[in-house]
Amino acid sequence: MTKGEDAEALADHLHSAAIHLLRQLRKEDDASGLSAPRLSALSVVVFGGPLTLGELARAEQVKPPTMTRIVTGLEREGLVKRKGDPHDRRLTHIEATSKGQKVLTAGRARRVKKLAAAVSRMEKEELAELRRGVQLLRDVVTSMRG
Amino acid sequence: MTKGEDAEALADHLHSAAIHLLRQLRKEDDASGLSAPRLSALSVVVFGGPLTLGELARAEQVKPPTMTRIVTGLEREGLVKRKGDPHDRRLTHIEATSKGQKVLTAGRARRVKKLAAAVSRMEKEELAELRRGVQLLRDVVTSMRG
DNA sequence: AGATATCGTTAGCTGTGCTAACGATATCTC
DNA sequence: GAGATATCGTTAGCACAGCTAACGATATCT
Repeated sequence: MTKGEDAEALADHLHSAAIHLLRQLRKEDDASGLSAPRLSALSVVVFGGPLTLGELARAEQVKPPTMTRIVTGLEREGLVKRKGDPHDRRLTHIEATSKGQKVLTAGRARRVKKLAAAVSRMEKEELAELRRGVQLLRDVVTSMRG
Repeated sequence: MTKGEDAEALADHLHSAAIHLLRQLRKEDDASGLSAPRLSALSVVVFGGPLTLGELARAEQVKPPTMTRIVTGLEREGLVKRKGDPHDRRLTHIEATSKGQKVLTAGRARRVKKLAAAVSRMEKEELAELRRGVQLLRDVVTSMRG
């Protein structure tokens, strides 16, 4: 196998694995009534503290109009709150409600449970390798953004 | 960090990485005018030979009505053809056109190019680790489906 | 003060995913 | 064989995500 074919196969496998992984995880996430983009945005808000809508859009690699609707959906569910900025009234700060934190935690628990079931069959060393691979994957994705 | 928190973090990172990876790759795939689901379905048809709409829907983990529209889109672009079955006229067989094969190949090349750029900055050993991680990821996803 | 830039929203488009319901065809049962 | 039942793909109708273009409100620069 040449180096080129190797990279091609890696790209293909990565693409396919990502698609199918998300489809599987979405089934669990559905139990919380939240779509993947909403869950992802909520996660950023919960762990990344309050931030403006534009910052959130950039963090999620999405255009502002898309984020407006995601936030509107989250707000309607009572998971997030919009707050005006006293110093710059064009800005809208988004922060998580306590319900939002609870829902996110519950969703994580569900996902972890499913993933844990799949992972429990792995050898300890394989698990470490997977963890390492995920870390590298994150680096790759980050470098693609730059 | 406890073992539980560790698994939780891994699940979260995987989830997030998969979402962001797909968003990045979709930008390249857009150049071919094909969305991720269409590209994925086309890939199955090209490499998996002719198959019925229902089989394709199952392979892509999607309900038949969804696949009907994906195939309709692909057919309108001339990438795929519907063929009736002489023995069972309820069935519709889907097969790739030569244009479909070309477009898929071109899309792969684009994706690989982008991924290769991100990966070329990695050490040779890191690349091997990533490859190993992707293999494990595929195993995990497969075991989740079962 | 007036021009310019920035932020978030609205409007309108395409596409993906679902369920429910339907027509056409096969198959099973009597 | 005829009628009930099952299967396959499609259509209709809903919710959501993604985009661009255009706008109003507010800040900032000249």
